[in-house]
Amino acid sequence: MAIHSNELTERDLKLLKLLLDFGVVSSVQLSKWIFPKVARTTVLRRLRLLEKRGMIRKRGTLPDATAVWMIDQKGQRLIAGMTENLYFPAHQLEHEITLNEIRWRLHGLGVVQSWMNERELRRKAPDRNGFERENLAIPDAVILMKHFGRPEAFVRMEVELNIKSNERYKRLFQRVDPYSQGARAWLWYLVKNRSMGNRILRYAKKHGDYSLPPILGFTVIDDFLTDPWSAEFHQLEKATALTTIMKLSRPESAVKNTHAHASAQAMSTEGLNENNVFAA
DNA sequence: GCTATAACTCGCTTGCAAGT
DNA sequence: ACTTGCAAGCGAGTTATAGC
Repeated sequence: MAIHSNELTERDLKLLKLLLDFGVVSSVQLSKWIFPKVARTTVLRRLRLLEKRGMIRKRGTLPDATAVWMIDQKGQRLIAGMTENLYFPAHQLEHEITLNEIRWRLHGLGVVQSWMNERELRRKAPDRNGFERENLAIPDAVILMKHFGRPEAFVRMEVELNIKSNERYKRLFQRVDPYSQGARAWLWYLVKNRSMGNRILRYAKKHGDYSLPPILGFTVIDDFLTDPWSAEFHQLEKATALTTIMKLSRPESAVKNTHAHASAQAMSTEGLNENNVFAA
């Protein structure tokens, strides 16, 4: 493992791939996912080194001062063979970091077949006139799940940390969405608390076009992150365990282990999609 | 109440000794 | 030669306290 100082390690490459795929990732997340069992000081030192070499860049900080990183020009050229202007608004960093956490957890559960983030969705959105484009309701992610209510289900995911105005929900549920995949698509809100989710459900019922209904429901973010096995998928008239929706059976080993450990294990054994960063 | 300042918190950085 | 972890310290933000 003798590595000359200006060479990149396997771990560095894994980190760069993760940043390219996820967009922005916090120091804490990089610590958990790329540097398990490595002291935080060492992690931060490595990040600074990669920053100095133009591989990564500090994008900003979270309210608790945790740094948030993105890939820089050199890193992009190395991993993607091209550069692209990546833009992550400062006020959305917390949202992105939360979305990452949910995504990582879902991958860890082995339920994700493929994941398309908002950036990719926008890029592939039909480029008609400006109005159409602006009027598309692009979700935070479109996920092809192994099972979600039925096998091979498309799920549009929205992570909602702050409740939007009633007017915005009204417009949102009336909009055309080219990614709805017809009547069989699910719309899954991950919300801060129950009252937020209920309000969204009520507005969807009031303003949505239910002649072609997406199957709409929400899960409370903290419930899902602390224990996915006891989290629920809330709909207007009922709540179903996520384990039922996703056909998930709790592995014996995961009961004893910490969540981080459990996800890391699942991650390394579960072969995931394309150019994935999850492969060991 | 209001303001000034001390005490504390938290993520990050740095120096140093030890490990590979 | 380079990486790692510990301990101490820094800076910015927050909370507690003292004096008016």
